[in-house]
Amino acid sequence: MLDHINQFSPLCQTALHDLAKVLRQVQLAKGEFLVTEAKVCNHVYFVERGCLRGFYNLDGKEITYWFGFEDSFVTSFFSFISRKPAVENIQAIEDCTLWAIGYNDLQTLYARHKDMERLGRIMHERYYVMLEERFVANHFKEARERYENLMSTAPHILQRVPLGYIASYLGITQETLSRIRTKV
Amino acid sequence: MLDHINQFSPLCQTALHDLAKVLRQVQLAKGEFLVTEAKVCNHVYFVERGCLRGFYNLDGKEITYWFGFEDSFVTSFFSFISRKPAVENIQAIEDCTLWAIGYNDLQTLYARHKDMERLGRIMHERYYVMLEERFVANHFKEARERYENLMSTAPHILQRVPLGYIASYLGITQETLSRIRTKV
DNA sequence: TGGCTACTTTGATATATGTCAAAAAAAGTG
DNA sequence: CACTTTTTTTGACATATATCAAAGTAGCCA
Repeated sequence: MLDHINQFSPLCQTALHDLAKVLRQVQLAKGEFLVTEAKVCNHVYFVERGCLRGFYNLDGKEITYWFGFEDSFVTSFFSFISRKPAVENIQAIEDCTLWAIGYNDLQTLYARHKDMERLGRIMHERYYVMLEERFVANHFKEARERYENLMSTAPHILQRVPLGYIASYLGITQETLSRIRTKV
Repeated sequence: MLDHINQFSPLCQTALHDLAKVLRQVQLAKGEFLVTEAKVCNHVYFVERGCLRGFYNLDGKEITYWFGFEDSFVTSFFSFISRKPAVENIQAIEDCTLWAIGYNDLQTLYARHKDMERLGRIMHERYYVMLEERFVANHFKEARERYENLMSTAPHILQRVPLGYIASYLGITQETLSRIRTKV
């Protein structure tokens, strides 16, 4: 697991050692919540196994905005950084194994190791490159185009995630997505 | 100008000094481009005066995704970080005065000063907190709700930016926005 | 194997928003 | 002030998608 973080952005031995000391393993069953709206999110998680989704509750609807798989970082970046209550939820789609780093521990690591500051910056950079790509993809006018774009860029999502979540990710209803699929 | 960056995230004297040496002033007339799609963006800019917009060309339409005003950082974060060609354009809505930092200079500053690494991280964090807020706001189902949300959270945009740009920012046509405004 | 639950598809109808076209209003410019 | 250019509003019509409702289909567990 530290191997993966190390590949993400190289850390010196002492930084790795300090990081290892504060990591805590978290097991999450399918359906359970990692982040809950209206609560401040105090951890960043690294996904070792499993699959999760982030969603907002808006107008009484669940809007899925993100799917996370193995070897990626997960948190309410918004809440974790701003220290304000999260506006979104993050839920396990499958049983998950995660590694958690607490907010204070991370700040201490940032202060102590330049390598960690760099890791933090790169983690953030990756995250919003993803946001950016998602934002662009969501602006195809027709739902069919957005679906086809998802099929070509992230087909693994379609195989592991129920249709209803994908529909809300694409900004359409499950019924519309179902109709699109029969036509494609 | 360095004052503003310093308020953003404090820098030690030597970091400020090194930063000052690599900053270059840029003047931009209304309508001119700061970032052009298909070209790699090699600078981060700080807005001293003026107002800009970022937009994508999608399906032959311009999709405005961002407005920037005084005292904020501007760049194609996507292109600047990934070193790939930008997929978006950034254009001056008014005459602008900016300060530019080159990619290599910034990497050198990151390597030399922990303060700068921190500034970079915070700049990125702010940027995607903004992306996140925008993403949430854009998911109100009705265009009227999105417009009212913009009115209450960023009324200054409505006063400085032409209606057509705001419409594309809200994901609707100019005609629809015009009709919404007469009803509100 | 049966039966329960979760997930997906199909059908009929309503509507918010887009599209195309033109007029009106506002803002620059000599 | 006249004149051009830019920006905003108004009108008529088309359509992609939502909504509500029901029927299939697949997965899972005793």
